[in-house]
Amino acid sequence: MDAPRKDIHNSDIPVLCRSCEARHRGMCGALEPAELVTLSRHTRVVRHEAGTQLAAEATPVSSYGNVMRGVVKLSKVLEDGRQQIVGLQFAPDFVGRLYGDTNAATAEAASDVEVCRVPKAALERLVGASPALEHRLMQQTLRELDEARDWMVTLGRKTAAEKVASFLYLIATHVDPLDSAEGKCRVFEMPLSRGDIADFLGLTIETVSRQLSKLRADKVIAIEGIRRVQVSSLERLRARCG
Amino acid sequence: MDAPRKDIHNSDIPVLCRSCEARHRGMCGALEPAELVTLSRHTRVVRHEAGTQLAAEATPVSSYGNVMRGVVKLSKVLEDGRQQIVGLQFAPDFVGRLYGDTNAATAEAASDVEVCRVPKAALERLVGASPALEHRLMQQTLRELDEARDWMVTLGRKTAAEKVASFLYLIATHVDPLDSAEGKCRVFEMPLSRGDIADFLGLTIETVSRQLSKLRADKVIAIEGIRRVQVSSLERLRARCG
DNA sequence: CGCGGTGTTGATCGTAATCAACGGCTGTGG
DNA sequence: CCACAGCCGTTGATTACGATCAACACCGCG
Repeated sequence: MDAPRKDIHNSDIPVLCRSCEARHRGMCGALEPAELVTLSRHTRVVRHEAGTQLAAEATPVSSYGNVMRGVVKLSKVLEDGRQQIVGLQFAPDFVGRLYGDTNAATAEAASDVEVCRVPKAALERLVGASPALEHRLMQQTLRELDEARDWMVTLGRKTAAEKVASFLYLIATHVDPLDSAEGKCRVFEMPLSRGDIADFLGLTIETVSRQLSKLRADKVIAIEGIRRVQVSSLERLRARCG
Repeated sequence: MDAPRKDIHNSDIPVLCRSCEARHRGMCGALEPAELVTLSRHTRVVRHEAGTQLAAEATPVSSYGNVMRGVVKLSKVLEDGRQQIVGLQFAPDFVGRLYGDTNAATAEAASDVEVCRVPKAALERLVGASPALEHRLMQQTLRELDEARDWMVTLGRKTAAEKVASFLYLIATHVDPLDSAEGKCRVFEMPLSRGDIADFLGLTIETVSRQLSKLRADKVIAIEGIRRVQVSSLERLRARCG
């Protein structure tokens, strides 16, 4: 906004940020080059192998993050161990409960993941100084709330078959496809294990496996290897989502 | 923040707003007296009888609101009519999807309700001008997201008995009790019908009724008339939430 | 080679849905 | 005034869907 900033050259954007998706569709799109420089002094790109934990439920929040690659799952557990996945974050989603002092959910890498880590204090300082950034984060929070509510319908009112179809539809429309074979046919790498899918859908592993087999028998999907999924027609899949 | 505002007298607060809860715990607490005056020129308190609709899913958003009395339920339906309640709003909650062009859910009065209605344009103008207001709304949105995720665990992983106990616990801790008989014993007016409860929990009316009867038989609750509920011990109720 | 981890498939069981009957309350009209 | 319909809630009988228990296939790995 300030006039002197206008002539700052693009090359003043931190190297790390230049090709980062968060700068386009994510949180960092709300930042001025100078703010980006300030922020990037505190950030670090961190890799996490599938299955490793980024943050544990009920522990203090130390940092926030932006998903750059892969899928992060947010889950909650009951005392007796029953588990429910309450959110999936794809690039370039923001991860973490802004202003929270303890994590409301566990965050784990569902697939291999790269996250751009930001210390809590640094981000909160920047958010306080930049209404545009808070606005951007508000937009993402609102979208997450919409998604959570959509999923409540799936959890509460759909059959096992509809749940699995809804899940595949969600993944097919959120992860980037492998070879874009066009013709409405999408092939992708499933980022979640059967156990994760079950925990996301409120089902058991066995039921998920059976429903996937049924979809395969009905030629709605094809499964190559164990993780490679081909959806022949998104429309036919969507028709099974209830 | 501006010095000249400091000496504005309390009596400059609009009459309507003086005793309103939203000014303390709700959205309006983020506003300066002058902003409150501006906003109040556009607001109107509207009463809705139980069962009437405030906004319909998939229709354009015309206004936002603040719940002043009663309970508003947000619900979504599948094409075949299956319904799921995705949120309950109590005083002084904000109602409406900020920045949304169409309503993501239907909003209905669960009980008799009073809502302070704000036209969409007026509120968005004020939000754009007041980062403090957006910040306050962000806080509420984050809280709603937390609640939605908590409820996903209930929907996905709890038994019918645990679901009903969780629901009663939620209500008992959110509506204002009738006669505060103290001694940990809470009496309140159930704002939802059995059908609503079923739609909130992803169960059938019959199952809800049976579980309530069981809780009554086990002396965890007492039901007087049809809507008056007495929880003898919040602790014992909580122990049944899973 | 055996082992643990992951996923599939089959057999049986149990919880909640469905189908059905009935009780209480309210409002309406003879 | 009472008869009756309509709505809401409760309770009982039966059914069905998904959970549980169990066996096995596949794969990478020591």
